[in-house]
Amino acid sequence: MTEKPTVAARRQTIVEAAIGVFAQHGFDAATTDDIARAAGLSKGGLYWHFKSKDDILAAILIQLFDQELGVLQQLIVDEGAVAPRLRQMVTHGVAAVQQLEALLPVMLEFYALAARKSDVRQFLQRYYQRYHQLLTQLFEQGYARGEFHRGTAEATAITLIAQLEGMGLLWAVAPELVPLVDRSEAAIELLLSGLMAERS
Amino acid sequence: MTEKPTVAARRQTIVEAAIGVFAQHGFDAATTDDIARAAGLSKGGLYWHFKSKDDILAAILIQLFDQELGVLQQLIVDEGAVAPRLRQMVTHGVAAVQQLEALLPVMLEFYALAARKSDVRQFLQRYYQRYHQLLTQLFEQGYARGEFHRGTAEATAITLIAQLEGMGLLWAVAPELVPLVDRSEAAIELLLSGLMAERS
Amino acid sequence: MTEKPTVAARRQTIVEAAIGVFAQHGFDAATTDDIARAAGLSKGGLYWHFKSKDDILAAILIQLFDQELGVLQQLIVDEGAVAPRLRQMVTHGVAAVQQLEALLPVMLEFYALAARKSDVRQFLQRYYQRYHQLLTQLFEQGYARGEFHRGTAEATAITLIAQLEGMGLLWAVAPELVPLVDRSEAAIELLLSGLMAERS
Amino acid sequence: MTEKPTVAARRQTIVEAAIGVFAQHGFDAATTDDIARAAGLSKGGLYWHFKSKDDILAAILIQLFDQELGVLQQLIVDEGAVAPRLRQMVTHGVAAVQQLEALLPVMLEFYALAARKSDVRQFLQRYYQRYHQLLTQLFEQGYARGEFHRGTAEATAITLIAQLEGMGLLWAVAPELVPLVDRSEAAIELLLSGLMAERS
DNA sequence: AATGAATGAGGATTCATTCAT
DNA sequence: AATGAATGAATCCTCATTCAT
Repeated sequence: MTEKPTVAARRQTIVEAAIGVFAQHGFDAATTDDIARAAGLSKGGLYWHFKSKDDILAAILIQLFDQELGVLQQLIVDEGAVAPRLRQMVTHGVAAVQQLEALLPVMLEFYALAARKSDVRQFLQRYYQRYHQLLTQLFEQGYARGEFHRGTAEATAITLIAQLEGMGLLWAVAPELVPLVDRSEAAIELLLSGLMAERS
Repeated sequence: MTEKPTVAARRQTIVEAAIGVFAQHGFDAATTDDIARAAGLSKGGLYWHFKSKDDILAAILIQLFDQELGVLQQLIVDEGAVAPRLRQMVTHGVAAVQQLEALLPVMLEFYALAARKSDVRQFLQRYYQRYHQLLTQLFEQGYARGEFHRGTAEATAITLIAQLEGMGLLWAVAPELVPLVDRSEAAIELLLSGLMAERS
Repeated sequence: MTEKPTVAARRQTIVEAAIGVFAQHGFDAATTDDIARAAGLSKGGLYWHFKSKDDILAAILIQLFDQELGVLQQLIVDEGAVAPRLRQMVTHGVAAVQQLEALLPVMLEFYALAARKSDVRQFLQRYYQRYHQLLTQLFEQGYARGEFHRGTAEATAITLIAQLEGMGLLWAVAPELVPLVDRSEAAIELLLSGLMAERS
Repeated sequence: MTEKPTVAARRQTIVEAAIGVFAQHGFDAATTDDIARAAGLSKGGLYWHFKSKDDILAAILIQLFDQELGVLQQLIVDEGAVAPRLRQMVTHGVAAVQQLEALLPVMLEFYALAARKSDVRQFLQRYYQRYHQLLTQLFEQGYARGEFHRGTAEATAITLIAQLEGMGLLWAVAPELVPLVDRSEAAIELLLSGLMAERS
């Protein structure tokens, strides 16, 4: 029955193949040949679907980051105490990272790429801005509800983002140092207890 | 007067030139020609001092990371309360990052490289291990002195490393989002107030 | 009408071009650029068909030597006196050498290469072994028929091979010294008269 | 006591080192660095003694070939039957080859080089001319004395040279095929018996 | 006499991209 | 939609040669 794949499906196949290849070799060192082979078509075929290597990269970026904010968006509309929602968010994030372990190197690759490809940089910056906005809103609820006492929503949001990204970075580079689950949860607890401490 | 540079000075010149070039183009995309030109040398001369592009990379790695633990080492032998020493460390780190702004992309490049060059990976892992050990010792003093109450030295050390690395990462990718000074200090304050909060 | 050349034809074109280039410059000094140009192809195109310079060399070797034993094989199955068959073989060999004059330097190149490339060496050794085997069989017929009296088939075969190879070598290096036809024939006559002389 | 070596001795050291290096790598692939290292001095030092790589090659050529005709020259002035003198010459040649086994690849290298370096070619041609002249004189004595009946001195000289060179070539390329001593002697005997056979 | 550092012209090979089919 | 063959620019590295010391 193997249906003839649709064009969209083909694109997706290629994107997935490319993620794997970029993870293994890095963007520069990955060859279009590698990608084509991994996707099961010829180089010519590849270029029918994407007009350049950079174009493939863009598709990956969008796929990888653009949908990741959904969870956060949901958490904001939820009601009630903020602390448990943050815990939830971290738990979810950890699960995602563990599931997408293979993608960590690709992420690192993007960060590095951001330094020299302005479109990648812009993309990431926009992503972090939205991420920050959303998280700020969430923290604002916490301060409004009297749950948190120290700092500002904006600053705390940055702190949390940095904490999570840093954890991901460490995990990618030195995984044996970071039993991800425990530490991330320890980190958020520490953060929360800081936030909730009475102003001195 | 232009003294004939010593061999060591030549190497250092090259290393510095290479840092700049890698920062601008990334390791893969940087050419040996770029480096030679930046160092004011012919390509052949470059290869007299280093036997490959990777060899230059290694020299940078060592220089960049291997000496960075000195400050921390000093802080450990100091006496008295731990909290101010941590604040000092962060302040120092922030200053260093700001000064070496140009190096951030190089760092990112290393993280990405770590995913695919095992020698780079090993090097970074060893660095983080030592970093973690030292920081753990420092925190232990805090717990021993009754300054901190929550968490364990080991876990807290990881948390702080992740926080700082994450801040650096964010700054590298989206600097306008992270007024580095304020945020890092806010972050450490939050951490400290969490640590110092009475066990509930 | 210029038909699109088949892949095999392309390879053959390249091999022939390479023979010419190696003859002129020697293997080491010949550049892939030279070969590509001589074959009417881009360097990239060259590498589509062969995966390295050595790979081209191998193709030449096979082509040049592997088919050269055909004549000899035929002579062995023929019937009748051996002496005229040997004369035939020499005549044929001389004709071949004269026709392929341009190849002599390539041959010399192979001999030199044999000293340092073990695969070339092995190839040539196998070639000489088969050559020797076949020629030995032919001489055995001569001894069996009572045509020859002195020496053994094996030793005489070596003698003849050396004689012919030596003649070729001399011709390649000092052609004006060796009017090839006459001398080779004189040589084989001398050999034959020695072989046929009564045991003293 | 290790005396400071004279300039001439230094040159000789270098020549010998170069012979070894050329034998191992071939002329093109051998680097001046290899030679300098083998000779125990720096590249700069090398260039003090020889003005180019080709210059070293020339020195080797002269050393290797130019003195080899001495034996032959002696044999010509000797008196008496020619056959034993020829046997002597072959015996001597075989001994020399066995002793200088390491040089065979260098010789092959020269033959190959002759195809593309006109000075090498000229050198070899002159060598073979003298070789041929001397041998022709020797054979003429044999014909004059009534020892030989077939062929002409000139042609026979070529035949013998080719035979010996061919044997050397075979030995260099496929040594296990050519127990040098026996075969060379068998060859010369065959040649002699051919020469001495009565005209039919 | 000799050295170590430097030069700069290649050379083999790779690779993103194109295009006729 | 897809292929295979081809392009040609770019890249890392090597090496004969030079030269200040």
